[in-house]
Amino acid sequence: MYRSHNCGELRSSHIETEITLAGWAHKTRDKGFVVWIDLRDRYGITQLVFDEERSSKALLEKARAIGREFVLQVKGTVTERSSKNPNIPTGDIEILVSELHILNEALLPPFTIEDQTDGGEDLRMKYRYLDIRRNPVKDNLIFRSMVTMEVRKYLSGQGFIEVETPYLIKSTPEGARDFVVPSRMNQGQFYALPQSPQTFKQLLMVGGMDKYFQIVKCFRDEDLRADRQPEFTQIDCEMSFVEQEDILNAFEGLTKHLLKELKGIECEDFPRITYDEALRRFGNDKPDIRFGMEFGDLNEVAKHREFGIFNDAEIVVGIAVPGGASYTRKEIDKLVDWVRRPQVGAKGMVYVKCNEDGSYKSSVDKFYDQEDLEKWAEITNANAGDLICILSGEINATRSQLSALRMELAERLGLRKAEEFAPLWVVDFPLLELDEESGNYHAMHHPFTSPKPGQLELLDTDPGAVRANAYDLVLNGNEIGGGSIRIHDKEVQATMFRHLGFSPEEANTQFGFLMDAFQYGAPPHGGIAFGLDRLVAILGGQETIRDFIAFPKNNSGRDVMIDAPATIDDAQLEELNLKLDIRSEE
RNA sequence: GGUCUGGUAGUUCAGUUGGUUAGAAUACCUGCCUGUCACGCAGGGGGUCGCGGGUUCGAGUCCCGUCCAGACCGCCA
Repeated sequence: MYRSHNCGELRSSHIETEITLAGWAHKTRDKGFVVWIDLRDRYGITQLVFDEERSSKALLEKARAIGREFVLQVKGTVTERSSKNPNIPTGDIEILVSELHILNEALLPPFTIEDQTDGGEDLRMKYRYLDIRRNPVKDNLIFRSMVTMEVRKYLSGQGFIEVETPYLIKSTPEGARDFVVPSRMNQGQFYALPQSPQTFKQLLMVGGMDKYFQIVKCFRDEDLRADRQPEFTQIDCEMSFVEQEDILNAFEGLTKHLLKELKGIECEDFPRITYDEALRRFGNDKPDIRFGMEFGDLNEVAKHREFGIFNDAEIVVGIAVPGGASYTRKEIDKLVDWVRRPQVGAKGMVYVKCNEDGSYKSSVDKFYDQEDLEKWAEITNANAGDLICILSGEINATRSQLSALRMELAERLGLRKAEEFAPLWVVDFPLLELDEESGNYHAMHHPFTSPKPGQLELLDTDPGAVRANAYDLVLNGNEIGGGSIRIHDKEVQATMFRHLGFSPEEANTQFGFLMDAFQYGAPPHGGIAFGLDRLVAILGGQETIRDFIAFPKNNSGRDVMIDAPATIDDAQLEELNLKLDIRSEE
């Protein structure tokens, strides 16, 4: 038996008990006459004590030689500390050690194993197994486990069955790039790793499973972000004989359950707004509604003067920044520079200071009088002391620029509070989206999404206007879930593929199995998928998912710990009958 | 594919206008210390300034290229 207790559980009630502990030497404090070692494991820290009076000379010397992160086993007696530490749960006691065994020595770690480590991102990833010993990462992984446990508990309680679907499937051109895996037994052919188990869960509905879920890895070969990894985990769900309303209710239930069990927060029913409304009010289809600063449409009240920039714009829209009237000219210039950065892309910004005395001072005083500016303040809900920031131009670009500014300012003003949660549903997404480059429409959600009833005909006349039975669950400005009511009719599905530019042959080659299945009695069905990594990170009060994943990839999609991806040897290539043709750039 | 920021001791960083032997903190090592818990005190070791080239009497510092890392845009049905 390696241990009788863990390093986080001993209290003063254990005093005089003989115990055995095992763990890592977190830190040694050598005071000469006495040596303390903090022994650490997943559960906490317990102080070991060796001193001249009570310990043998040999034992004291052995304790002195213990280095950071040595793995130790100790036998000893729980004793009361003469000076207690109220900061840790085990702070009333210490272990007077009688036997000290070094189970394994350790090299000096390249960064300190502390909550506030001195290690940079790169090093932490290279030695991720050491990073995981630190509380912040360890606690995140434990939190993630609690989330998945609650998900399983709740969905199982609602009658959902967890079914595994294959990872080696077929590549399809729609959507993200696939990761591909060459087949040895079928030379020249490739599997693809699933971007999501979409078609399989639909086939499970055809198979009569009725309510399915799976906590499942998905793979997309696209560039990474703080909230995006090439392999990520979805809570994937599908239900039969349901309408959109049923899905929203079912998964609002799940989300409320998670907020209650994990954060102790009881939520009101989630607001539901349409995609169009989200864009109008927030310039964004995943609005953060923890704070105001809603868009004010100034088209009606800003185009009657000689200010050409506004007059020529498709849209003139502003937001009120609380307390912004006190910004100096320099600070405002910096804001203007910020929106003009290529990443945001605005041409410029008009501003109005709402002075405490009720007057207005703007960057366009030459063109507009106080009465005009007062109207703008009214529309943007600006109060005395606020700053109105106004952008104008092409409608989509301008909205997205102002949305970026809104999020940035809210962040700077501390309005995006980590422990506040504001979920909402965004519904009535467009079915199709115009690809500006190719001029073709592609599915905004995916090609299996059903159009709103009666809108199928619109596909021929005005494809961009067709709305879908599609919905997103948004939490604090992040899309954490998205889904739709699916097409379950072969003809409708074939029509969709046709509108997405598939020839009947292509549609058949790629998705024939699905359309075949629809002919054998496919029930009406729909579902949703949550991004587990994002959900866990947001519930944990963070927006970067990396520290909620045990072994994440870096910005370039590399695992710097195992150094993957890597080349494979010639014998492997030969077995696969593959030849590399890495062209040098000319 | 693009924009921005960074790369100097084990680690996190500073390094002025291009100018003496490149510093601090922390970690590490040695010694001291009668209750530490961010222990304290004294001393010590530790550098391919990412890499390559250029400008210059002289480059950590300026220029060009390149690699790596991070954030973002494109991309992510």
